[in-house]
Amino acid sequence: MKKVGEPAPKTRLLRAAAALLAESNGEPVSTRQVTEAARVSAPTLYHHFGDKEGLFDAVVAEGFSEYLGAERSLPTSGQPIEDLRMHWDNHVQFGLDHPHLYLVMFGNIRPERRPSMVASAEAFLEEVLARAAEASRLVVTPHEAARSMLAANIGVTLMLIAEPAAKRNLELSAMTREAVISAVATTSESDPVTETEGTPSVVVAAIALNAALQSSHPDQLSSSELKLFLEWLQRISSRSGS
Amino acid sequence: MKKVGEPAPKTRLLRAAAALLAESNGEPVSTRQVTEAARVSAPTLYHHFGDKEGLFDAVVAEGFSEYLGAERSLPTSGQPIEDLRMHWDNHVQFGLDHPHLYLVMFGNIRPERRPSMVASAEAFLEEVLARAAEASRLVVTPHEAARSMLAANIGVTLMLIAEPAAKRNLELSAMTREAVISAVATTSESDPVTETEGTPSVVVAAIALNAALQSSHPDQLSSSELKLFLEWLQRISSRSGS
DNA sequence: CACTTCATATAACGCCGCTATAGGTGCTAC
DNA sequence: GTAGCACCTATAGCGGCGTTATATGAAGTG
Repeated sequence: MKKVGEPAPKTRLLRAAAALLAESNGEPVSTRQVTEAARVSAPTLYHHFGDKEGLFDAVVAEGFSEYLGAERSLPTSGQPIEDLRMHWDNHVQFGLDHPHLYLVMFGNIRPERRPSMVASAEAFLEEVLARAAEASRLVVTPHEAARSMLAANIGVTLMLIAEPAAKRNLELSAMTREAVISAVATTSESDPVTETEGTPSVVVAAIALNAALQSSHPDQLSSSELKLFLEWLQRISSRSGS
Repeated sequence: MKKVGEPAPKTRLLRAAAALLAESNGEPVSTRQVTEAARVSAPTLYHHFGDKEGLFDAVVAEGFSEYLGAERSLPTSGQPIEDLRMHWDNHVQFGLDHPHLYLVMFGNIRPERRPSMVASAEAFLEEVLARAAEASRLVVTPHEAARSMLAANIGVTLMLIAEPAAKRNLELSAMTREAVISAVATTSESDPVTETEGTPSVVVAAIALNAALQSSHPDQLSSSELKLFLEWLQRISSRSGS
């Protein structure tokens, strides 16, 4: 057993690589930088990780298990749809917290040697969606829903990472999140798939009012009231059909 | 003026770089490969492009102008929403046709030095969406809508590129496309709100929704929520002129 | 102790991006 | 026509990179 005073070279390499990746702004990190920072010689790196890619794969795997751990430890609200929102937001937040790691994980996808992590993320999301499916809240299979949600989630996160932290607009995330969720699930408490009976005119009118409210805010409602009102309006508007 | 028999070295470099990038499966392309393929010596490359990055920026810029050209030359169907679908599909198709180019364009985004192309793509999409807005079909600003759509579009395309061509399921694209579009725009064909004047349209739409709700209660809202919702709706409907 | 096994180090190879320097090549001025 | 001048291209090489052949130490086992 090692004392904490001096971690093993393998650990030092991993930490140094992770730290350098996080610092060096997207530029590639050289093995020499890493071995120097870990106070270790080149062959040690190759002994433990095989090659540079192996080292950074390990870094990414560690980051990913941190991500998955965080995802798995999120509480279950009991409301599957609310859970979906939570996991979406958690994904985005992880990307913003570890931008360079995230870019390696989800941005630099090489076909063929596809990161198994993306598949794992998909599988995990599918689990959450399966719970929603059990509650009869899905209008597509959990597999399809997971892929669509993950794709949009990654796209949004990449876009947010790409722009300066100062002018990041998280509304992009919320808006896209609701879009995908409402296409994939029904938000109704009861009797999910009515679709046939509901009078379409309600939906049409709700959409119209929603649109009208975008350009002109009524002064009869306070801003907090308006916020909730719009949310409900959107719920009504997005009754899933097709 | 050069005959076509032997393009200028600059052109040869560009073509060689583009070809090598398309062939070499995601692995980096070396300047030596490029100069050799272009039958040119190293300093020529640096004379014309300054830098390896400059060369590949040029390749990407060419690919991007091909993309934008294709986008701009798409016919306008006259139906803004249908146009949105067309441009979405065109984006995905471009990514699948030029996967490696696409990954460099939209996958490897480096913060700071943000590819101006992503911004251009966003701007172009915003134009299309502005047309939809003029037809009163948007429920959010064209800017927000463009960002959300582009983010989802990129996410979907990256995911499709990442998986083997054989088992690609374009339904992922269609499904996500409809999700985002329906969140951003109304799909109703007829006169959502007559928009001709600013404020009255809100009142008109509110009255219409109120009327529709009398005959059919939406299941997206609980009864207590509905009660409050109707109350607010009435407040909006009874706005005294203005 | 001899022996194996693992972990680390020295020193070097070959490829890479890039450049200091210099040599054509074609145009304009006289 | 040739001197001057920009432009374009080539020879040769530097320093940094990923990687490895080889050797040395350290730790457990008979």
